[in-house]
Amino acid sequence: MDRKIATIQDVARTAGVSTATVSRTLSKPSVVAPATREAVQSAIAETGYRVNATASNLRRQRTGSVIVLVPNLANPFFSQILAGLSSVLTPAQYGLLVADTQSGPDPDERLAHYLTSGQADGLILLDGTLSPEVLRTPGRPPVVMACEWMGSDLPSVTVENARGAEMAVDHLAGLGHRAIGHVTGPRGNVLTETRLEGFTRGLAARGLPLREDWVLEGDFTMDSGAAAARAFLRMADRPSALFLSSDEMAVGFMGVVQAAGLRVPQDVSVVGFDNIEMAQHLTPRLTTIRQPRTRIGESAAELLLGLIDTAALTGPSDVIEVEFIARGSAAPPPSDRNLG
Amino acid sequence: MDRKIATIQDVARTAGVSTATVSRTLSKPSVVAPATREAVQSAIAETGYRVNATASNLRRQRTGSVIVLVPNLANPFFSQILAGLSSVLTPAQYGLLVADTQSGPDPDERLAHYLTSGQADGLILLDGTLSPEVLRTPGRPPVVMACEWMGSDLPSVTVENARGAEMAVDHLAGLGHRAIGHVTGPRGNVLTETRLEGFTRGLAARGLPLREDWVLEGDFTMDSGAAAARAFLRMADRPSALFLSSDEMAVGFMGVVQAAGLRVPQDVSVVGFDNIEMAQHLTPRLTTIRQPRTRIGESAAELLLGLIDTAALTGPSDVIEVEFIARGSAAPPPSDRNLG
DNA sequence: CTGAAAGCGCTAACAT
DNA sequence: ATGTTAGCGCTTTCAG
Repeated sequence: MDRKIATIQDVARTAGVSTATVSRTLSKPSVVAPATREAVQSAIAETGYRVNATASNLRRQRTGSVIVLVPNLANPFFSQILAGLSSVLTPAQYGLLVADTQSGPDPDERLAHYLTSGQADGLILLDGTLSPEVLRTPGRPPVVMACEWMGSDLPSVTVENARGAEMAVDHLAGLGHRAIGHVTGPRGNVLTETRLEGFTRGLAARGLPLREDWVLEGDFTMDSGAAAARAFLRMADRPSALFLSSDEMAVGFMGVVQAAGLRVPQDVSVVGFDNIEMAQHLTPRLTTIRQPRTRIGESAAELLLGLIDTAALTGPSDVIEVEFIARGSAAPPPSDRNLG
Repeated sequence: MDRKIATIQDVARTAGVSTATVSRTLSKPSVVAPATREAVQSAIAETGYRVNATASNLRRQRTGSVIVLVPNLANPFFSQILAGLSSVLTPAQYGLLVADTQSGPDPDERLAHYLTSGQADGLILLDGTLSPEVLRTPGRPPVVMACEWMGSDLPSVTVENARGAEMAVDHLAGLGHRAIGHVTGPRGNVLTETRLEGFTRGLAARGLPLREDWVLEGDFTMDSGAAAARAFLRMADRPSALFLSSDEMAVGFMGVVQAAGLRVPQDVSVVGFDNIEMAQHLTPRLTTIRQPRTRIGESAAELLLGLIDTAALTGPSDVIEVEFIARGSAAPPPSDRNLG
């Protein structure tokens, strides 16, 4: 019973047909006669045959899988994107190979490796720090960026980062804040820069000043948000509200600020970016910008499948909308309440 | 320049040797003469040759990849495990295919599919709810469980869940608590049951009563922790401390309880399980049990590679130690302070 | 130390 | 509607 795994030959033999017929029964059942089709199917059932994907792929000159290059797999930020990718690739019969770019020494080299390794029919890059030149590989598979990447004309899925930042400023300004600070991601990062740009534009639109000393650099982590809070607490002249470029930083920020005896939002208003699950469980609940990460993954996978199907290296891009979510961490500034 | 991708034939031709020699140069360089070796190497460089993994795999009767079955990819719980897996599989030249079990209709069928699909040299299961019978597939690849699974003798990587729960109780009892409640995960889940068992044992060891009405059912999510908090608030006779089976639930719990005006730990002590990154950024910082998830992934990958290398279906298992982390969310009960 | 040759299991022309 | 056949690109005996 548990002999070796059956091959297409075994099925052909037991069904009394040729291997071609077995293959056809599997791929285009309509072109084989009903009688033979049934014979083949029962032979398949009898032998427990499963097609050998490797052989099939070799013959068809494809791999049946897609590689997603993640900068840092340990970062939960990416899990929802992976879920989105998986939800469209699996039904389309593609495997999802994940690779961590930054675990090795040279991320660019890793990218080059996967680009030329022929291990996948397409790549999805979540890492915006890779150098564009690597993509000049001849005969490379199609690539979709699932994040912003300056100076690249690859098909991509991006989020309205600048607009989200503007919405945050707008909300705070609408509440009466005129002294608004910002905690950025790491400088040079595309998300950082686009959100900073939106922040700046939002201030300008409301005629508010951009105070350089109120713009603190973080790196999207809770730790850096906590550090920003300590810097904030040391300021002689503090902003009444802060927009932080990630919810994680907002969590770290609020933790330190509350530990120091300040109240959010009574003493300082806080707006984050992302709408991580935790945002609605904090005290106070975090006002933030939602970016639908599952959607990012789905869209990236759809774009890539489009490229693969049409054997193209370029194609449409997609921009994912963000949504402002007002919760309890932003309120009118203290001065307004005093006046009231 | 950007002709088609070079094959081993092209390299053989430009180097003036046979394909066998090219293959040997790549796999066992020591057995080819230095002169030929160099000729082959420069031919490889010249042609930009990359071995076709599919063809190689077909010939060698392997796939070069490992499938990890994740119950829910969107759950960030798994991202660190994936990082651990990747960090050992990648250097070992194995691809990491991820598949979401619960996205489709029938998880068991998905497992059966991957077990027989021949798409991987081994499987890693993170889903403890799959039925053991599926594993009776003849000719299946080796499987490692990276979570507890009742009634299975597969090689596995498990965490000292019961012991972690005992440590939590012990800490609370040591602080003077005699009224300790528990919020479980979903009943039937192995993590839930083992932690509940540890909780019960811990109480017994300290001679404390197990009050059924102080044991609330959750499902590991923040939402369920919040729900547990509402139930807690409605209690006429409340425990002075709670051990929650996940940090997420502790976050949800503390949010609601604090919003209701109770102070943690002054009015109620809280201990979680996991040590998620956020634990140290909460106010107060969360006392919890650390389970090293990256280590779980690394260990699972190592065990699986061992099985693959020895062509075995059974092998050693690994138990990962947990660590108690005392922070600010647990303190002596109010009664003790009154007495003090 | 190197080459010739036989497939791995499958698919897709091309015949019939 | 079905069978025959020629590989996909590679590794690995087996000879030399």
